[in-house]
Amino acid sequence: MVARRRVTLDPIACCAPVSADALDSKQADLLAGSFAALADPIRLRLLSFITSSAGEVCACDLVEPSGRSQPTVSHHMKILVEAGLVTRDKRGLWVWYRAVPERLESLRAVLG
Amino acid sequence: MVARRRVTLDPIACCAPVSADALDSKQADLLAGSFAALADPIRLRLLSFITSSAGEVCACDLVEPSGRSQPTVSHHMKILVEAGLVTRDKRGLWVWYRAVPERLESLRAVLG
DNA sequence: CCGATACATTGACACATATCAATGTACTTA
DNA sequence: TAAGTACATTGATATGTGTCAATGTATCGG
Repeated sequence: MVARRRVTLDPIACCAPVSADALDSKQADLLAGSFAALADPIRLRLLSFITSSAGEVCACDLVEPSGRSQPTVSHHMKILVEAGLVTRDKRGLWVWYRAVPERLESLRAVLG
Repeated sequence: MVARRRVTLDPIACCAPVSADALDSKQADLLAGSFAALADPIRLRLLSFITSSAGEVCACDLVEPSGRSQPTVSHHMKILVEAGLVTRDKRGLWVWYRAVPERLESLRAVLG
């Protein structure tokens, strides 16, 4: 028997725009977590490296331009992945990241 | 002689979308600061109280629904004001807040 | 297997932030 | 001008976060 996915709250697509009805606590927690992923300059730059390349980016190409150590970059990428803003794909020794435009679009929608 | 405003970097309208060219460090710092203002659930709720009311909201009407103390709400509102997301207007004993839709729109633009 | 490579995790530290009680400040009114 | 009200600031504390050196883990080539 195949394990059945639990219904989980989408951390981004949970909420109407803030300009509509006031958020409840649970929605606010989820959204704050998503915005927190964008609240660090290194993560914003890592994300922009990926989104501006219109394809995949290798983790090995993120360390040097970010100016941070390899473990630090790995830490930040994990946060971006867990926020659903990028996907991670390990092939052989390398890890490839892709942006998730729908997530960015969802966050935009919340702001409008 | 009237004091002349220094030209300051707009913390939000500084940047092209992250999907275009990669951000430089300075742009990333400014943007991260703006998103950090949205990275707290209490602030998101305070902001949504204001944006969903389509007009002014008195500070006195923010404390109870937020579930936080008056100094804590004052602290968070200061952060929202400094991020440019709301304006503050003191009239008599009361302080009135308004949303700044153009700022939210600017942040949206960065995400797309 | 063995060494090398790419990335993740751990542990430790410095620093930032959320919170509230106590207190300060500005304004109104009697 | 004295007392009351609305909000801000201070000071203290607990928790969260960014950072890197050291180490762990998975994969590939020989």
